[in-house]
Amino acid sequence: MVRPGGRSARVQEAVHAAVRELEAESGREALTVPQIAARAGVTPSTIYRRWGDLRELLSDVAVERLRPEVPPENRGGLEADLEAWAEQFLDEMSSPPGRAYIRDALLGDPDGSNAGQCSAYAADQIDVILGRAAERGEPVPDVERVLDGVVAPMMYRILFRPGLLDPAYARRLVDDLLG
Amino acid sequence: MVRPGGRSARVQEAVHAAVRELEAESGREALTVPQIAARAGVTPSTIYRRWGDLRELLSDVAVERLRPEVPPENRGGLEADLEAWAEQFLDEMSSPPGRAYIRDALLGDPDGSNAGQCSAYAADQIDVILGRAAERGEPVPDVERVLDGVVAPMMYRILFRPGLLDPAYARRLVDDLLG
DNA sequence: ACCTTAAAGCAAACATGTTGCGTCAAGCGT
DNA sequence: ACGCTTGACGCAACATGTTTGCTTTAAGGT
Repeated sequence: MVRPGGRSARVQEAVHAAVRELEAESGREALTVPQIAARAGVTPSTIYRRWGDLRELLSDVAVERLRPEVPPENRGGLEADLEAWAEQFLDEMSSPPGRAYIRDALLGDPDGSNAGQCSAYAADQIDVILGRAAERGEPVPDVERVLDGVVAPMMYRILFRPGLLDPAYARRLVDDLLG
Repeated sequence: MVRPGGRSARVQEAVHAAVRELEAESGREALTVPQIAARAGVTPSTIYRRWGDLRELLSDVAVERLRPEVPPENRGGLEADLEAWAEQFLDEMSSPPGRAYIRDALLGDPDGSNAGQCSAYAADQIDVILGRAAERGEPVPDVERVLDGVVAPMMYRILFRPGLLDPAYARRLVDDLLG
């Protein structure tokens, strides 16, 4: 049972904070459960019991970091909005830390919802953009089409073809979709 | 130095075989380095020194299993060829073992070439299909377009949106691309 | 046949992951 | 407000996995 505001919640936050701190200090590869536990002021067994293993914990933390913090910028038109969003998305996700978070998010339980959350965040952002365009009376594509035509190709390159990324790629995908 | 045909090669093959056997017998999650080493008749330290850790080893093995064994079926026309290939690809890759291999392949060294190989295999298969179509005089899209329009969306769903897959999806992607 | 050297074996030191059991505190009923 | 119930945590012993220095083996070159 997770009791919000209680000890459980404090421990969870302390552990997540410890992961973020140690990741920043010593790098992604150096993380170990005992180290994280020590920094968070808990015993390793607490972490093992709650998360199972390091992968699940990192997956948890990664998903939090992938959550967008602000709604997508409003530039006044569907194409401009989508292009700006896609460019920023590609930029953030293709950076070394961005890629690490994506990989971590994919690592958790295959049937867990972490990877799904990741996609849902993107879908939400796109939904906002499309909603605004619809209010303006512009013709809008389906969210699914944007995921297939813009998000998926960018993710595919990030994951499977490192090094083949330039900022114009995001714009090209949006243009192809809307044109 | 890797001496083909020498002891190194024998050890590598023994270890890979051990991974495949144990994976089939005891399941993906139960694999450990000492267990694999015992089955392969080598010491754990050999595996650690050659591959670094279990992830790299599994990544290696996974890439091998993802290599297509036969050229894509020839059905006499570009659209039919691509549809058949995409459908089979989706079917294989979205199965539980297929997804496990993809995840393993992605897990290796981020700057290693394992994930890239994975994409290269698909590109090769597509290249064969497009080459045959070109010989027939059909107009053919770029390999890149097929990767972006067909492979990437399928992979995206497999990785990030489990459960949203039906066989017709592959055909729809091909139709949208060629139509 | 003899060197050279990369790779493998071995074993001990080390770190990490696991588990049983006692304790603690959050939420709940009285 | 008080005590009860129950999940989560700490602790410590244990099991398992990982790393490392050194030795031995065998492939390939001379």
